[in-house]
Amino acid sequence: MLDDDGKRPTIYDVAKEAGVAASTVSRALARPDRVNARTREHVLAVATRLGYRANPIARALPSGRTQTVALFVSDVTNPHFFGIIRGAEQQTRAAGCTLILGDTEESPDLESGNIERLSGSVDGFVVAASRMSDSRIKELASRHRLTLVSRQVDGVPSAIVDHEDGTRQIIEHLASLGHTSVVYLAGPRRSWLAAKRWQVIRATARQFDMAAERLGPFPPAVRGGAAAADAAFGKGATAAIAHNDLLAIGMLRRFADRGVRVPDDISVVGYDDIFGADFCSPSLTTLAGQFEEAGRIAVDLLLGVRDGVRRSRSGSQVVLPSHLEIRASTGPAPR
Amino acid sequence: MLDDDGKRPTIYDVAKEAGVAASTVSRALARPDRVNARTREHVLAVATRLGYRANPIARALPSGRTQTVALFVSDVTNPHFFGIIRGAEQQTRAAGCTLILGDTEESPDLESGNIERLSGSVDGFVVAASRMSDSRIKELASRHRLTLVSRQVDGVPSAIVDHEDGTRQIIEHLASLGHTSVVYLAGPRRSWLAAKRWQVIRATARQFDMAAERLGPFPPAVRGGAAAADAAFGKGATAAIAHNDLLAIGMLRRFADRGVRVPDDISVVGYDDIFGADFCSPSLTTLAGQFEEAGRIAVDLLLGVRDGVRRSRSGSQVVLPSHLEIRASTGPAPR
DNA sequence: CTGAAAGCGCTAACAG
DNA sequence: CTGTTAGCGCTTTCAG
Repeated sequence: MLDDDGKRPTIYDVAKEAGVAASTVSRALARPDRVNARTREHVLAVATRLGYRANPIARALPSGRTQTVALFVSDVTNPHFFGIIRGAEQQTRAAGCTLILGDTEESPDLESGNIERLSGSVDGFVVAASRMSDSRIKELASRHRLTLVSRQVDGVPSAIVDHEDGTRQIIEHLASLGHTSVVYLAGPRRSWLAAKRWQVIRATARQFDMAAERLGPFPPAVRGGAAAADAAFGKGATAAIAHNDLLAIGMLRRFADRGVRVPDDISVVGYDDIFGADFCSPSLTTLAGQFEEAGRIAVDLLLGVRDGVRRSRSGSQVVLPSHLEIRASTGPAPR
Repeated sequence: MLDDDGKRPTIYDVAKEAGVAASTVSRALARPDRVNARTREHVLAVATRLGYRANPIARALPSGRTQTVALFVSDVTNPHFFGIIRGAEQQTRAAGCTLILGDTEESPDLESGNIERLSGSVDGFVVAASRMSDSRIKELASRHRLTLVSRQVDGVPSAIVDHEDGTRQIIEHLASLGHTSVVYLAGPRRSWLAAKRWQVIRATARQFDMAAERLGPFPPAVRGGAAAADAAFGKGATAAIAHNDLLAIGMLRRFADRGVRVPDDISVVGYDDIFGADFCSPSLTTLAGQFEEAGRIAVDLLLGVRDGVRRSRSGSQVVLPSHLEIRASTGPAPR
């Protein structure tokens, strides 16, 4: 063995051992069809015998491709992202690549900072629930490969779970239970989703002759629930739509502490159907969507594997269906 | 501007523009003290003007250091890992490095396979809740930088949350409630933790004159809870310790469905104090620990920032304290 | 089909 | 203190 000097064997070691040129080894490995079958097999045999493993760094230098994609989420501990993370991880691995995960802590600056920092070590970026402005996203997308999850920006490929029809389902559900007004407990000011949801809630409520009011913003976490619950209760609301399940669960707890009965005194609806939404008490009515699929699609779009359901000059914007998971936190309006 | 040919500027572009040699640029950037203050500032100014950004790949090739660490968890969607992931992410970033996250799907082969695959693109590995055998871990640790979370192996640095004293707290709690026997709903056969927990449960129960029995294994997920609950109930147990909170929560649901009252008919205890343990119904008594800190420490140990609390010839094995979070799922033994 | 040779962008001796 | 000169390991023309 020529190379037990402690370092791992390179193509040169393999080449020398196999009695061929390094470039032949390279080809045998990367473009097997461009090499004589006999030599290819010989080279491959020697490579395995020597325990040769390609150095990904060295391979990335000339080509510029790192076989790596980065996923940024605004908060790794938010269960909302689990499905997205898992889907992205699976699809990345399926494509023979590696996923890098970053937490941007709800900060637009950390998002763009991380993108700049990793540009060069990564083939592309998937940004979930971006807090950046449309213009900043466009600018970054023009200089880097970039796709979005739970966010739509003109010209940038994205995968989102439908919120328009989903929100309509929520309002319809509440209306059918006799509610005549609804409050929306808003998420962060920077959240695109929060803005969108409120738009649709207001528009749809009007169609159903329901009054709609927005309160907040509240931190999209369980701890935000106390203030949200108090605000909703203070307004005398009979139906509350929380920006997400975390907030909704926090509200349920606050209501329980204050002796407010759910759904007898007030109905509560969330978004996302996160882990826990089915076993909190009462179990939470919430809008469920295929977030895992969204993660997968975002990676596909990034890697160019998939063209997108609707492809237009503005890029591929995939919208996944959502459905209302009706549980115990919603009921007839109190009279 | 010399370099708006679409590619990003290199040190050569900066060097030419600044009228110095490339190596001077390299030094000005990496070892500012080895360069005349005047030239350094000039070079730096030119670099910023040109929008120069170091290419991490190119930098990694000669040095072999990628400023990247990989974290493997056995299941990204298991809330147990959230704290660990977050802690590791924070500490990695604090060290100026990047975290790669991998899901090994409870498979020892995927663990070692991924380690081999990423070796070379990564400075080291943190493996959480490894399913590999001690010998395989030792072997890998001898060839790669590697630290462990929630697992101890001789000679390999690790951070775990105490289970010995914690388990004693659980048994003591149950004994004080008058329970005279306990069943342990075991986790996966390959799980080191599952084995350890059972050892300690059995030993401690004996000290308290309690009978102890192990049932299972069960999948450490909510869906495993039904079978676990039925098994525990079938044995006529008055107190059940689940391998983790996921399993415990699944059990609570099954008991609710079957009309078994918790804690009146049976007490349930979990491990980890995951998201949801405080709002399931009844809320879950569980052993809480500083998993975020464990993630941080594992990264520190890997990067050599920290020496470990107990350093021995066998490496640094850090044990973090745990405490019993007593909630509503445990109560006096039925008479 | 295969070999020689020129880089990819940066670091690190080694001279000056 | 700064410039020159080799590489790091692999890919990729370009000849042969």
